[in-house]
Amino acid sequence: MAGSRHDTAAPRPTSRDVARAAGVSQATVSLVLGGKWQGRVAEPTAERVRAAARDLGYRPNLAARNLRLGRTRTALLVVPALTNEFFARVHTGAARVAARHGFGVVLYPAPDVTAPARDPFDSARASLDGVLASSMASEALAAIRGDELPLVMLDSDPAHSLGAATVNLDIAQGMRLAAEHLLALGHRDVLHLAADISSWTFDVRRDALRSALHGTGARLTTARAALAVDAARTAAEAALTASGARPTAVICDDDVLAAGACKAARRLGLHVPDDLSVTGFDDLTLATAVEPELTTVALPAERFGEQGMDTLIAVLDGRTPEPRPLPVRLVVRGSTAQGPGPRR
Amino acid sequence: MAGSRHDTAAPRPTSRDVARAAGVSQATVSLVLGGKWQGRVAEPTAERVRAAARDLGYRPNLAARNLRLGRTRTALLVVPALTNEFFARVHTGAARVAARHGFGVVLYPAPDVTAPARDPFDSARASLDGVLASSMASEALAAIRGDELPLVMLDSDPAHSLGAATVNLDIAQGMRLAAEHLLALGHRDVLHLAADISSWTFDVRRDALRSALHGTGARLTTARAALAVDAARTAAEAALTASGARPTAVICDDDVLAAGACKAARRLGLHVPDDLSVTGFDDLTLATAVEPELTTVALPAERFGEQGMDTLIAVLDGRTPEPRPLPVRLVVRGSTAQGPGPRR
DNA sequence: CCCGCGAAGTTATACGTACAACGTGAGGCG
DNA sequence: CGCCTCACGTTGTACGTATAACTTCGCGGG
Repeated sequence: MAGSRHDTAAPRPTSRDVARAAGVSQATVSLVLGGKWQGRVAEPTAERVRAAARDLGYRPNLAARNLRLGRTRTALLVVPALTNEFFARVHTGAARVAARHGFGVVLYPAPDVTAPARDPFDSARASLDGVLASSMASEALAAIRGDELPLVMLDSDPAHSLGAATVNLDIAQGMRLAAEHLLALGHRDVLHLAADISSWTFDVRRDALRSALHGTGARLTTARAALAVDAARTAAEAALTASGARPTAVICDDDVLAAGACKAARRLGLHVPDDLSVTGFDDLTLATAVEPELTTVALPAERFGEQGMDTLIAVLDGRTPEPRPLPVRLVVRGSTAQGPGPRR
Repeated sequence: MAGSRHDTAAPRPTSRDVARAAGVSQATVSLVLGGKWQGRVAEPTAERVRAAARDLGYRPNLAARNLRLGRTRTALLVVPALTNEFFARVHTGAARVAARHGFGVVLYPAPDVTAPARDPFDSARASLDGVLASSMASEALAAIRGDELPLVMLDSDPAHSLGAATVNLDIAQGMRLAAEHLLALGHRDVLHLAADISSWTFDVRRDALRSALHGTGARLTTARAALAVDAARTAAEAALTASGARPTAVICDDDVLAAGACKAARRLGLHVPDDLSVTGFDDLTLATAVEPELTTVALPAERFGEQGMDTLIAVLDGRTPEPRPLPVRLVVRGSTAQGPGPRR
C-alpha cells in the first residue's frame, strides 16, 4: 500500500544464512571471512563459503562484531569548527589514514562541547576506540573525559595533555619565517593580528615572534580579533590608526584575518603591499583568491591529520611513536614588499 | 612499567554491575535507564538504580544496544568534499538536527566513492540507519546501493533519485535572481561561468538562466571550470578574450569561481564592477573577503542540512514530508554595477 | 474465605559475531 | 596393529542490552 521499495523488508542475511547456503557451520564462515582460515579450512570449502556470501550479498553486522570484539575501529575527531577549511583538511587526512586501517571517523565540532555541559561523547553514537582532539577545545575536552579513552592531541598545550600523545605543527617556526621575511624586507614596526582563541596558541605564536624580532630593533604590537573577516578588519583598523608610529607590516594568525587586514588597509587608503605588508597563515583557498595574493605560511594540514591518526592507531596498538613537529613553509606572494628599510 | 594511565584497564561497568550495586536485576536497570519504568518500577527503587549508575559512571554499551535494537541511530552524510565551505555548513546543520534526535552523523567524502570501486559503506564502520546524499556524487551512490538503505537526496536529479525523498534548494530561483539583477543594471551580454560538476546541476542552472534572459534580447554564453580559483581565472580569461562581443557581466556557479573571474578581469585590465560585473553563489566567507565584496546568492546551507536530516528521520519514522524548496536570496554587494544599459 | 488483579520486579532469551575448545577420520610410525 | 598427529571442521559460549513472559505478594470484593 505504501508503495515504498522497503516493503519487503528483506532481513539482511547473517553469517548463519551464509553457512546454511554453503553447507558448513557458522563458525567456519566466520573463520573464512575473517581471513584466519589458513590451515583451518580447506581451500574448496573456503571458496564455497565466499561464493555463498557473494550470492547472498552478505555484509557482517558491525554492531555484533563490535560487541564481540569489544572495539569499534572508530575514532572521534574533535575540531573547533568544520567550516574552517584548515580543519576540514585535517579531517580529510585523518579519514584517509583511518580508512587505510579499517577505521572510521566520527566528527565532533567542539563549540558546543563546553557550553551545554552535555557529554560530548553522547553525540558520537558509535562506541569509540580513541579520540583525536584538536587544540583549541582540548582543554575543556581533556578536563571532561581525558583519561577514559586513548587520546591524541593535535597541536595542543603540553601542560593540558598530560600523558597523551601529541602531534604538532611547527607553528613557532611558521611565525619565525614570517617575521624573518618581513625583517629582510626592511620592516621594523610589526603588528601581530592574533586570532582570539586558546591562550596557549596565542602564547606560542607571540613568543615566537618576540624571539624572532629580539635584538633587531624592531617593534612588536599586538591586536586580537575573532576568526572572521569583519572582526579582523575592525581590529586592524583600530590598531593601524592608534597613536604612535604606524606599523608597516601585519603578521596574521590566519588567512582570514589577513584578508580582514587587507580590507582595513584599503579603507585607510593604504596600498598593500606598497604601504603595508600583510602575511597570513594556513594557506587556505582564500589566500590566492584575494588581491593581492597573500604571502602566507603553508601548513601541511592533511599530513597533520594523517599523522594524528597514525599516532592514534599506534597508541591503540600499544606503541608510542616519537613526536616530531611537522615542517611548515613560507609561501611568498604579493601581499608583502620592501618596507622603509634600515635606511632610516 | 609502561607507565601509561591505561594500565589498570578498568573494564567499563555494565548494566549488570549497576544492578548488583543497586540490589536489583539487570532488567530493572534497563527499564529505569531506558525510561520505560512508568508503573513498572517503584520510584525509590528507580532512584536507587540511577544513583548506582551515577556512582559507577555507567555508560551503556552502544554496540550491544545497537545489536539488540537492530538500529544504530547513525546516519551517513555523503558530500563531494568537506573542504568546500558550503558542505561543511550542510554538515553542521545536519549534525545539529541529528543530535537533537539522538542521532549521530558519519561523513563520507564522495570523491573516492566511485574511483576505487570499493564499497563506500565499508568506510562507515558503524552500521547505518539511513543515508543523506548530497547531489554531486549521488548518481554513483544511488547506482551502487540505492535501495538498500533509506535514502534522502540533497538537491539531486529527480531522474536519479527514484523513490527517494528529496530536499532542494531553489537553485533555479537563485540563478534567476542573479540574472534579473544584472538585467536591471542594463547588462545584455552575460557569461555563465559554470562549475564543472554533475551535468544535472549544470543543466538546471543553465536552463534557469536561459529562461530568465529569454525575450530580453540578452546574449548568454557559457564557460566551465573546475571548482578552484585558478581554474576559474583561466577559464574566465579565455572566455572574456574570445572573439565576439565581450560580456559585461559574469554569473558564477560558486563564490570561488567568482573570485577567479575577478582575478581574470584584473589581469585583463578590467575593473570590477565598473567594466565587468561579477556575481557569485553560496555566500561563503570568501564573498566578503575579496575586494570588491561579491554580489552573490546566499543559500541557507545549514537549514539545508537541517531539513535534510529532518526528512531522513521522518522517513525512518515512516512519514513522508512534503518536499518544499528552501528559499534563497540575492545579496547585493560591490561586484556588480550599472552596465552599458539599454541606451545602445 | 478465596479468587483475581495490579504493582513491582525477576527470569529467560535473542540480537550476530568471533573464537576457544572440542570432535573425527585418515594416515604415519614404532 | 594400536596410538599419535594432523588436517578440517563443529559445538558451544560470551559480548551487553532490551523486552516478552513469568513470578510473587498484598489487598479488596464477591
